[in-house]
Amino acid sequence: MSETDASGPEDARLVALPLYKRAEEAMRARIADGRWPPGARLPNEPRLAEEFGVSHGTLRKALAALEAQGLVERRPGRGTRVARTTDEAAVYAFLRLWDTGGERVIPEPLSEALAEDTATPAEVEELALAEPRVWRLTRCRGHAGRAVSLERMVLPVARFPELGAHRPLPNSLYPFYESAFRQSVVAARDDLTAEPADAEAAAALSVAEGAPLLCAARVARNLSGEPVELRRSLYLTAGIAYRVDLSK
Amino acid sequence: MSETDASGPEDARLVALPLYKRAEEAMRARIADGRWPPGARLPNEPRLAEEFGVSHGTLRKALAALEAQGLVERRPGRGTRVARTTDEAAVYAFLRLWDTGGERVIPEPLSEALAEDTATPAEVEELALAEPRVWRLTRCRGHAGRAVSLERMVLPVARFPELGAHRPLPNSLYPFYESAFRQSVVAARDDLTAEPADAEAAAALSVAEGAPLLCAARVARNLSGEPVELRRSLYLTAGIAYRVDLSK
DNA sequence: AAGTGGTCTAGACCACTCC
DNA sequence: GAGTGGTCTAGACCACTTG
Repeated sequence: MSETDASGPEDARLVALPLYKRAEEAMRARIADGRWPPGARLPNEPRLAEEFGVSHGTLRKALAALEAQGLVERRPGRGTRVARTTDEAAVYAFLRLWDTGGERVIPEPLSEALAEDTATPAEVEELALAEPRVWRLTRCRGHAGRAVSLERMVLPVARFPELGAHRPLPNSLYPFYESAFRQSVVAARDDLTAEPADAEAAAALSVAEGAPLLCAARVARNLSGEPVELRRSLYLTAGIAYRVDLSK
Repeated sequence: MSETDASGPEDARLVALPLYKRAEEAMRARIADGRWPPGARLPNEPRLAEEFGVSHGTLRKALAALEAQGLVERRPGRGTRVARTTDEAAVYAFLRLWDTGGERVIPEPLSEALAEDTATPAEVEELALAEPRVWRLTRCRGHAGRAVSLERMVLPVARFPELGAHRPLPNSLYPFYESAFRQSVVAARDDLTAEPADAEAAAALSVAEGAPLLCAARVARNLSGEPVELRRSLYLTAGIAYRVDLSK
């Protein structure tokens, strides 16, 4: 009852995990820690099934879950690969702007400023920083001939060591984070509010001070759930909206 | 080559649908048209498999898809039922307000006004109306002692025949739509913008005219994709935010 | 105890991709 | 033609709920 009874109260949940879930978590861990980097090809299904000691069907259930989460891409005849964060994928998942005509809006960079700084206590906590050095990136982007967004990003210097060497930064940042710093963003949370334009935003977006702007305060996270980027975007929602699809 | 070749170019897509997808669509249709109303218990898996002429595993794959979409609820030992739109489910899926303390915000009704009216041409199109009579429901809701939202709903009289008989309306409208009018909302699209408060909103929310408000313009749809409700919510985002979770 | 859904297996066959 | 993922089956066994 001491050594043989392995199902103690602590690991009862782990023992109870079904095989397909264990295989899924094992593969997710390989992607998260870089053993299977973006673009890497996975062994084929029979090999994976043998490796994890499960049947074909069970292994496929685990892979289906990873595919549904956008972590791997599967194609008949071609195999299974770890999904790269492409421009298209990043825009699709993380840029929610649409114009009144029903077309997606992808603003183009107008200006950017980058500086190293010390994080505020709130930023240290939100980014779970061991070391308070951060980059502050401010970017203004435009669409259809006018400035529509002013974005202020905060990035840990520890995760993005030589960010200043890559300027000007590409329009789509998340694919760049992945390819240049091995920092993949797979999830984000936006808290949306309406805010009056401050002096800097009013100047950048050519509106009066106090004009209503849509503010999106974001925490972007990697596969391990660690915060990678803070972002505060101010949008001039004239002919543009932040679109959210809700469903059961 | 004439009658035997059933795979003509028109129905090639239909013929190619895998069995699990066909079973899924067949069951979805039964839910959508009311043959399996909310709360109804489905036949057990062996019966359904036999009815659709597929194996246990194939039938389960179809049911798993419906469960993932929130259309059915399954419990070991209890069976499979068509999901009801409960208050909890509706709040979880369609009310995205959180306070700065990280708690969900569920505003309480302060006042409501209901009137029958003729839809504007834009509303006729957005609601796909055959007949332009609509209800206009205006509701003010509050939280923590102050008014935080002013909502204007537009509902087709044809779908909600005796809406006026149910006043005062319950706080959570979507479960009420389902139980009182058999109108289930399973998806919605919110277009978010920042707007200056007009005179009515300023009075209702106790802010100055022109103060920034978060505006959510919504189209809510049923299982068949038909528009059921238009809604324009104005939120006073002081200590409150509209939260959006994004992921690959 | 009976009935339900949940897991897992072993194997067959198909469609697609690439050489 | 060889290799890949996608579909489908038949059956076994388990865990949970209800009477």
